Amino acid sequence: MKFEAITIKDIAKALNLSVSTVSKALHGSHEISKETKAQVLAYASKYKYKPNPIAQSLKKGRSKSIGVIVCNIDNNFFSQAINGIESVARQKDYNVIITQSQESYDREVANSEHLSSRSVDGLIISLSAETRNVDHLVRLHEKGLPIALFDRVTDAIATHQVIADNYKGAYEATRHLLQQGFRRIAHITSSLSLSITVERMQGYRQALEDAGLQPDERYIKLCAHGGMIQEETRLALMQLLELEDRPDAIFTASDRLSTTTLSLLRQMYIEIPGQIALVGFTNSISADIFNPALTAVVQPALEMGQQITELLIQLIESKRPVTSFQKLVLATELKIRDSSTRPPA
Amino acid sequence: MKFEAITIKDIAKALNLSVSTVSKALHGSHEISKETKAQVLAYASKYKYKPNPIAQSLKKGRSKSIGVIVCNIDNNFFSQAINGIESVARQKDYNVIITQSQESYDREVANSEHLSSRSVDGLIISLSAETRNVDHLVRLHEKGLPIALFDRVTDAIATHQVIADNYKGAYEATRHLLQQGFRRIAHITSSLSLSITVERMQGYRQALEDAGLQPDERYIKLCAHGGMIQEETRLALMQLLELEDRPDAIFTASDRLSTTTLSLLRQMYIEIPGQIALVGFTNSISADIFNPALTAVVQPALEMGQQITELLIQLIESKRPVTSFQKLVLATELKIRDSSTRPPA
DNA sequence: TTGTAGGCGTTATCAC
DNA sequence: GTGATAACGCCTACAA
Repeated sequence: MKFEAITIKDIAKALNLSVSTVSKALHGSHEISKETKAQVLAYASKYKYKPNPIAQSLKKGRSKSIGVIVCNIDNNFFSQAINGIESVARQKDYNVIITQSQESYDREVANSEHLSSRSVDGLIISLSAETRNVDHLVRLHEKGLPIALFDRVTDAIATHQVIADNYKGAYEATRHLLQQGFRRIAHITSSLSLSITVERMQGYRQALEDAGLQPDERYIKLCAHGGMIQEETRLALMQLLELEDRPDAIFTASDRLSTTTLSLLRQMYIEIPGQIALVGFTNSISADIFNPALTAVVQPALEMGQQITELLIQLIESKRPVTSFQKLVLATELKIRDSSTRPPA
Repeated sequence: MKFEAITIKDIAKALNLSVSTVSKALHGSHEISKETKAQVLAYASKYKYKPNPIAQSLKKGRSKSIGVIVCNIDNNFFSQAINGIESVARQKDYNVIITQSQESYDREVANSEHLSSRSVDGLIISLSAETRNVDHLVRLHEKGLPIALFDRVTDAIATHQVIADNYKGAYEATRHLLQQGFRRIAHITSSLSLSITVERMQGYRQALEDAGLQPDERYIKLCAHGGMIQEETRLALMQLLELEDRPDAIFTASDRLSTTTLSLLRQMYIEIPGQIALVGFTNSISADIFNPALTAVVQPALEMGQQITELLIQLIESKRPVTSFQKLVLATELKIRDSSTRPPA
């Protein structure tokens, strides 16, 4: 099976012109006569001529496409962000190639190299939970591939970044729990190698300290796989529940961790928020119909996707080397629902 | 900014060989001496030579990539299906380019043409809710572009299909409601132009008839946008609730419709299943933590994605024209939870 | 105003 | 065994 399309050469032959004349005519060059142009354009549209993007890429060294690496599509935060990326890319006539690292360092490396060799014009990436070392990206970046970071970022690459205000989002979530009267607030989060983990934990700690509480390390649990492995989350949760001073609230730091924790607590018949309150970072569109409705720190995922794409395309299309970079920090929104609301005593 | 990679030509120059020798050496041709081969391979790996896929595409007329069109990524069914597509594609060394139609016919047409002109080797598509006419696909298909259909399919294109057993899934869901004692079972579904809508409605009707009930047309509501527009779903639901014989159960036919309906019922403080029971097609990974836990018809999304990709790649790589096509129908699973369980009288 | 020629990186054919 | 050449489809100096 072979897919055949009409080429410039075909047009040239049919019209008894040279390929360059046709090419110029198609580009509306001023050096081509009106008649010839009209003739070529008519023929082209009649036979639905479309320039072969592969050939164009080879010629121009640009593919009009951008690569995206996220840990997992099956997650409302990232699917929403991708919607944002797609919308801007489409509007600027770029293709989007989406790949998933599944939180694996190896797959992140493989994907980045694969994409760069596929001649994407730029890369948008949110780092995997396993990634400790970004040499693979630095290497590509130094070779001239524009890279833009969002969500899980690193300062090891001098480039644009778009993140949510993780610190503040976590601070507000924790403060909210404190205001509701909870005191033993646990924190379940991802790998400390992730920027979001660090920032969210800082917000959590600071809120406690500002309330005159000393963060208790026993209440902080790291799940290296960010909730992708349920057993890991279960273990963390069990350890919390077995503590002498069992937490009266949990603040979960990511989408998967939030839903998994909620699910596990339900399976154990633990009342929320009666026995344990819950607040989590999540962009689930269904948080309001969870049982209980989940208090959520919501990130402006769509906007984050849009912004980072604008910035990347700016990098790609910049004539001269860009030396000053932006770090956009977008506000999160705390949606207070039942899971964190202290029931009347 | 320009991204430069090492080419065959560079290797040839450095080693004082011709490009053809280098090319053959890299491909392990038997006509090249062991020494030369070793030399070339060493140099290539030292400088991390990677063949330029763009050039290969141009040369071979294949891009080793497949295009995907789904209505929306931000939906567990499709994100899971895409995971399946990706896993098989990766394993067979194909790239996946994902696009979204957002249930719009125009965008579906634009995407399909864009992808085909981007020289994807094949197309996997689940039709948009607006699509009534598939000439755009027929055209591409006739020109020789391999196309495979999943989920929302059409028989207007002679090719492989992978779908869930929508009829049976719907039948079982409805029968389950009947067994629980519900009698006035409403059905909220998508556009009748979609194969899934028709099949699921048939299952629904048949289950009613098999129980000796006459399907009541007032109980059947179509949402042309498949739940993407909340207002549309709200309207449908309101009309049901205002009926004289208000339904005592609702069977929703898609992911979005299910979550939206649940959310709306909750907003109206209607008890589920007390006042109205609910069963829906959904692949939400959170259905068990909904309030109430949602009885769900779950599709084998991952497997569907894998199967359709296998079939597409088979088409792509087939030497001779394929004339016999498969229609794979995979079983759904009914997960019974609280939302449909008759409370003790 | 139009045409020729060369090249983007790779591969395949054919000659040496 | 190795190399020269043409070709994939497009673009663009440079000639004519």
